[in-house]
Amino acid sequence: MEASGLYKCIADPQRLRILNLLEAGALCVCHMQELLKVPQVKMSKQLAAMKQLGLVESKREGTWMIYSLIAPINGLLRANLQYLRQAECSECNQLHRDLVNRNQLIARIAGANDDCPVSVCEKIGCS
Amino acid sequence: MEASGLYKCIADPQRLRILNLLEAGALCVCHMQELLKVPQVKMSKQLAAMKQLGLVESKREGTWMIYSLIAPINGLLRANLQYLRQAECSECNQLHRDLVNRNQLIARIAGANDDCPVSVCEKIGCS
DNA sequence: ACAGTATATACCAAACCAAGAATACAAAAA
DNA sequence: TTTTTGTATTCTTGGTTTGGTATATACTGT
Repeated sequence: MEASGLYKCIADPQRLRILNLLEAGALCVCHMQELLKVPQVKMSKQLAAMKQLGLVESKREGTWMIYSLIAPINGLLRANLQYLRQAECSECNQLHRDLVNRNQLIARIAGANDDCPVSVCEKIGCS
Repeated sequence: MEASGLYKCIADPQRLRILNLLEAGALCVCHMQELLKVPQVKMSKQLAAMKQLGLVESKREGTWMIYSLIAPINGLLRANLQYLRQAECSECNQLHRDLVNRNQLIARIAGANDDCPVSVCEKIGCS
């Protein structure tokens, strides 16, 4: 992939946040929606765009869709996520908060096991 | 500056090339035009956009305008230029070639000293 | 077969962006 | 004072992107 494509992608803060979340592990669409507080249609379209770009892939698990970064993770993307995590800016803080929220979400799901199908739970690392 | 602004900026290959050139030192508009083979109006507008963003600044030298990166150089920008220089992709190769061409241009100006005003020449490091 | 849930797609309007032509401006040269 | 040179701004036009609503699909459970 050319650099400009990636830059255009992460120039959208929401897409950057999604990629940041996914770098920590796979997630399903509705959980990302919940984490980013974004309407379903928008989330779906942004994921489709990133899939098209070759950044993410999806796997169906029943009616649920699990998204993850395509391995090996794009080097330029990783370099940027790394940089932003260590930097100081409002967007960077948001990325940190997102990761914290992600952990809380996973913990919550692990506790109340009627939250999502076990098969999904396994894939996203909370079983 | 927020990250998304920078990403939107460097998502345009031409702007990325300009920033790459400027990291090696100041340049005047017409030389950048020559290096990137881009029409004057487009170059001027892209420089204006980057100035607005707070990435570059300009200094008048007679009728000439000398552009340079604002110091200290934006960390995220530097990290990306650094990454791209060490990576392998068509855009990265272009950045290398641009730097080579920049050196040739400077050398040529230094030789034929009727190419541009001495005062300009001094600023862009070819005197 | 039916209803429900999770996700995707189609479609449309609004907002935004890029390219080019023409023109303006600022300084230097004649 | 006029011309020339280097650069910036304005305006228009066509293209892309975004956000929302409605609808479709794919699967599950009854």
